[in-house]
Amino acid sequence: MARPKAFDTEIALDAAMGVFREHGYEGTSAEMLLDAMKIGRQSLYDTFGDKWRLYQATLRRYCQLEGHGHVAALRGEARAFDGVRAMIDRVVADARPPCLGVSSACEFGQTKPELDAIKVAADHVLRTAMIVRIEEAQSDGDVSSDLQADEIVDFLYASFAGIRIAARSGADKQRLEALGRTALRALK
Amino acid sequence: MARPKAFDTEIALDAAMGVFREHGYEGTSAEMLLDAMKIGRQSLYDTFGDKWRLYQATLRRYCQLEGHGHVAALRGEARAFDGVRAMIDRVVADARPPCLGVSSACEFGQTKPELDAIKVAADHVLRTAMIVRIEEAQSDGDVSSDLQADEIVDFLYASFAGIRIAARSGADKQRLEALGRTALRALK
DNA sequence: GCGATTCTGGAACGATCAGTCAATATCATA
DNA sequence: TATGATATTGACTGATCGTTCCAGAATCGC
Repeated sequence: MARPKAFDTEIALDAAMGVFREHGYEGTSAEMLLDAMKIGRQSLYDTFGDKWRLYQATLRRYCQLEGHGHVAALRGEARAFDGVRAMIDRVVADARPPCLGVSSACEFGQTKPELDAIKVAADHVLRTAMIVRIEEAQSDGDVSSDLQADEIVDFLYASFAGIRIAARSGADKQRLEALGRTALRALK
Repeated sequence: MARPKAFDTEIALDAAMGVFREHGYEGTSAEMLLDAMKIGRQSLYDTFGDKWRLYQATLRRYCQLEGHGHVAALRGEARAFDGVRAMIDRVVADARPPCLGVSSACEFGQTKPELDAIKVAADHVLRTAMIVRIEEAQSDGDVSSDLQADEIVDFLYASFAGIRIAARSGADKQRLEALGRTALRALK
């Protein structure tokens, strides 16, 4: 029995995410957020708490969306190795918009336990999904058994970060694709 | 015929670099810089112009130091492939302190031509040195000739960024070493 | 000694920061 | 339609931002 919100919380959150991805936490002002989210100041503070909690919420959502995308790509192919390749291709194809995970790691390192907790949770889900398919690819003979699946996950994470930073530094599609190919090569 | 500077410009610059590496540009305040550099406010503005030009100066210096370090490692081994390995090992061993190159790419992307110019210049020097040794390693048979040297350079850059972000995210020495090993593996 | 320059420290600048408050508007329900 | 609860709006807060200005002490070459 009250006035309903005139805006969609998730849409506003996505808009905020866009700003944080582009400018980082410190580089983003409340006004930039309001402009992008198209809501009033009070609505922001009522709905999301404050800038820091909003940032956490965007990171949480980003990790969810990104995690789902990765898992979908990973499982979308019959052959496990093709799933891994699809995941890499997805990163390559979508490398232009800055990654909030990389950005937050860069900006805060491990100084914020709240952020670490979000990432640990996201990592857990994705990592287990990746390990399953990597071990499958190993028994298919597509990925070397010299490597531990866990190490490969770390390597792929690092490769994703590298690809995204390359994109952020101006690497064109062709170069990004080469990076993806070379990373995949390490698994053979 | 005047009072000489009471502080060493390079030492002050290194101190500023440390702060920028840890907190980024936006996350660093003038007071943090003064504390770290141990100079007065006026000295900072007289000597370095303003915060932005100081940041550029630190990035320039960082690229120089880092470039020299890489080239030295690269050339410090008789066998070219060992030089490449030494360069990777160097990054792995020194991955804990945040990288200003990665950080600035993350924070600003390509929005600041001044920063791009600094990086382009640094890239030119290092890239040519790397290509020489990579091609040498290829003719030694240590690096696959399926890959173009230029692509390998890009891949190594991306691997360095990935390793540094992994370190920033809390990866321990063992994991970082595994990343280095796996990256090197892609070149075989 | 002198003149030139730099260092130190603090005060102050306007601008912008994140966040708050009070008034107004708009809905759901009774 | 009246009531109560929530949303919106815009002005406002104190703090901090980067930067400048100023005054006085210090230190050099001459």
